[in-house]
Amino acid sequence: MNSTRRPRRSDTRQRIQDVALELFAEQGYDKTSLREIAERLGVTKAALYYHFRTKEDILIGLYEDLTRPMDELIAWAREQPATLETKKEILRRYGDQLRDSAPMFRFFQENQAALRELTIGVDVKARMVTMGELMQGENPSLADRMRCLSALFIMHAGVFSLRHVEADPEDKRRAALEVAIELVAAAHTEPPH
Amino acid sequence: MNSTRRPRRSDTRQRIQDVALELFAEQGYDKTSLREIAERLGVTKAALYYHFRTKEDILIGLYEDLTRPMDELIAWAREQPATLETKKEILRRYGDQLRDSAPMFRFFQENQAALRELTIGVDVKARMVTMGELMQGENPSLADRMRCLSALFIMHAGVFSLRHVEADPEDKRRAALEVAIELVAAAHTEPPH
Amino acid sequence: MNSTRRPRRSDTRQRIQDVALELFAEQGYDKTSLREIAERLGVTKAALYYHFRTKEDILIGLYEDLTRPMDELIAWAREQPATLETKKEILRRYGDQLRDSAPMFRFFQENQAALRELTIGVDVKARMVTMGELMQGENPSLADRMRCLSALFIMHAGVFSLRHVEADPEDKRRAALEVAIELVAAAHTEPPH
Amino acid sequence: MNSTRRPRRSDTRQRIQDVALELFAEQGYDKTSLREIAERLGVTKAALYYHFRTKEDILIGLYEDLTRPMDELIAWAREQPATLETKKEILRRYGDQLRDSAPMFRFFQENQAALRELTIGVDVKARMVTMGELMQGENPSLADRMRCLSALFIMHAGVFSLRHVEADPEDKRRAALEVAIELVAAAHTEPPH
DNA sequence: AATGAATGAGGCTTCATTCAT
DNA sequence: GATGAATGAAGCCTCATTCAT
Repeated sequence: MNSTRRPRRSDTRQRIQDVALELFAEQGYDKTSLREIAERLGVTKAALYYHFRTKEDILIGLYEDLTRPMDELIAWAREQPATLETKKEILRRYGDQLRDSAPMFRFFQENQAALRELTIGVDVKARMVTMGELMQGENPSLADRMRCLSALFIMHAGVFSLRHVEADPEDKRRAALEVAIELVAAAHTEPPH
Repeated sequence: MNSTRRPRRSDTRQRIQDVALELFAEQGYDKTSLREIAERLGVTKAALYYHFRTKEDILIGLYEDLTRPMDELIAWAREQPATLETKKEILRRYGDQLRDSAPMFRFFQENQAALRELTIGVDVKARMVTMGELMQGENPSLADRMRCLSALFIMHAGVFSLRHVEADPEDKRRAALEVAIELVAAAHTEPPH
Repeated sequence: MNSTRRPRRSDTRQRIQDVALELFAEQGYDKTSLREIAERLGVTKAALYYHFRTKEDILIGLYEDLTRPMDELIAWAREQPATLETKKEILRRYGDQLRDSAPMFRFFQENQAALRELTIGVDVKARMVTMGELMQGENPSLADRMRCLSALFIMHAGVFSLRHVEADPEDKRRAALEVAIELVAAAHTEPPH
Repeated sequence: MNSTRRPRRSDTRQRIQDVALELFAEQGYDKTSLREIAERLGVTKAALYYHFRTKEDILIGLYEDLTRPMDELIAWAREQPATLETKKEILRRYGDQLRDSAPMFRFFQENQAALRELTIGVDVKARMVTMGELMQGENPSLADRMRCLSALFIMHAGVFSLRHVEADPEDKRRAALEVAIELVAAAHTEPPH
């Protein structure tokens, strides 16, 4: 009887971020104006500036929401033994993130050019590369590197690029995971113990 | 008489397209203004309008340069028997296109959001999907569809996403092709004769 | 009981005025925003509105601090006989004010255009003119009027415009006073007794 | 039958500068918006941007118009022998400039604070100081420096600060020149030949 | 005595586009 | 084959100010 009362401690900030993501994902970052965001929210543009210093700042908030879990996953992965089972688990967890933050992932993927020149280095791909490396063994061949990186790309494809395929999203996700695991397994060599 | 029969559409037209691609790829479509293009070319903005009706028209020219070979490859592929050898050849040819038009591919990949709302449907991905389908057998499983589509993604990755890997670009390309073929092969079943 | 009888208008009020003067003098009136003042003070903008009705009100406070002593000096001067000794004393006292309120004088001098259209007539120059007149004799020649007015300008110059001259500020002030007195003396004719 | 035909080679550029000076002088630089300038000219804001890159650029044009003659005068003065007659001539010429560019001088004087932070160092006062130095002898006393600098201030005062005095502007100018010459003469010592 | 949240007005600037020459 | 001049729409952002708490 408090938490749902009325706009608490800036519920607005969150709403701005939600609407922004929605529009950014729909139309692209550059094509989305603050006017639109404000209108859809029923506030004035100036209100946005009370909560965020710039348009870019809104984006940065979203970016951090996306990369925080990725970075946590990376940190966790670094502490695990480089077994195949670990790698599978990484892929599984990555798949979960992908599912939970699909619109955000899609947005960052489709707006790479628009985001490149931002003051903060928005670089989701760098994290994918890092993750790919976590799945390689020692001195991997070029082909193995490709396999590991591709495993991740495939999982993205499973969520975004099979939209035209009529099938249960969960099934697609699982199929992607399956292929990804195949690839990582092919590149795997048991670490020296 | 010139090297080509009809008075080839002025040289400037081509130069505009070249510079435009350069800038579009560098900074993104939305962030690149006609002023910039004109400046880098040493002409006025108005001059651009002599050669192209709109900014979008410049893009369309580029789009056609990219899709013409793709469409030709697709047409060719449709006429071939669906053997594994055919599929390998498709991948090889696709790889060549990817190499020859790398900046263009990259541009369309990184600007998906910006291009989505254009009056012409700029849809490179649709062609990738079509190509993926050409590599599937009859009634493919979800996983096989994934494999075939991913084969193509991997080839992109080989050109664009391994920039951080110090290695000969040709080697990377070959490694990508190798993995792509693996995937397509895994999904392949000899067609009924 | 406090050091002053009535509960002195809160300390914050004074601090606002101090900070405002500092910033107004540094950057100009128009370029200084209430946000900046509030930030440097560590309070919110809204707090300023508890103490002042408008931005202009802050300025008016400063203006009064500046003109009160000037007006007192003018009033005092009017009651004295128009002897040369009186005039010297006026210059001396004016010099003291100039020294004690240097930032304020400078601010009003450098922001004349910005302050011109304010609802209260901010007119420091009018007071200088009045003072200049107090130093003229009866029916002064144009040149004598110039001399008297200039005497005052020179004293300003002694404080503000010789910043590039490395010398003790007090010395500069004294030199300015000396020249000012010369000028007033040159314009002086002993009043009829 | 050509020079007065119709808007020649960008007559507009000059008109923008004229109107801008008018408004800048009237209301101050900060308070004058490009909208106002455009409106008074009967063009759109965007038209201003065809002729000037920024608002500041308009100002810089005016600034250069003001300082070019000052710098020429300074250069000329440096080549003359430092006789009293030379100094008088400098003051005379300075007076002419002051008369011819009165609005501009006034504007830069009354907007010092607003102009201080511009990217180009708008510094008219520095030139006055330089001129003052040209009128000093060797090793001038502080008081003599004051006299020479003040001579220039007085001439400004003669043009701007005696507006309340009903008298022919030319007479005022002459009176100011007279007093200025007095001061410079008092500071003068014949240079060693 | 002061804050958090918001507004309306308006600022400067950039853009794609047009058109007479 | 191209320029010079201009426009209308829109963008991001900042400001002084208000008001409920």
